[in-house]
Amino acid sequence: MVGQTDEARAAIKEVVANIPRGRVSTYGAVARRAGWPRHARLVARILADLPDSSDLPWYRVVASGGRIALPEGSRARREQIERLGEEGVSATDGRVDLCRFGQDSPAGDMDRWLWRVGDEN
DNA sequence: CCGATGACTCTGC
DNA sequence: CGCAGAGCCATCG
Repeated sequence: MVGQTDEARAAIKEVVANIPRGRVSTYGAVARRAGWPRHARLVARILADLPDSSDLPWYRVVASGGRIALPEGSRARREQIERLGEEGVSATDGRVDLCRFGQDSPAGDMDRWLWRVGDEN
């Protein structure tokens, strides 16, 4: 008796698991890529319920426009920003530049090269 | 069934 | 840029 949402959950988790290191995606994009458009909120719910033991790169998921969705001052928010920074994704003013780090941004890699993002060199 | 609640998103002012 | 409104959707009481 596996409901639809269970399928959606599995699909969504996989999409999140596939966001490459150093890249980010958004709730809406994840939902759509998983085949469940208009389910951004479900994505958020799933990530919120993840056990600490989970391996899913939940921190690579941000809100539309690259904004960090987690409440300011929250522990999780700091952790997300820190973990992103560890893989070269800079979060300025609580938001990341999707043109450079968005999973679907073709300019991403070239930009990293131009700006030397993620490694002082 | 109804109303309230979110790690949401878009539009309009 | 910020704020309000409206849509959207699974959950919960």
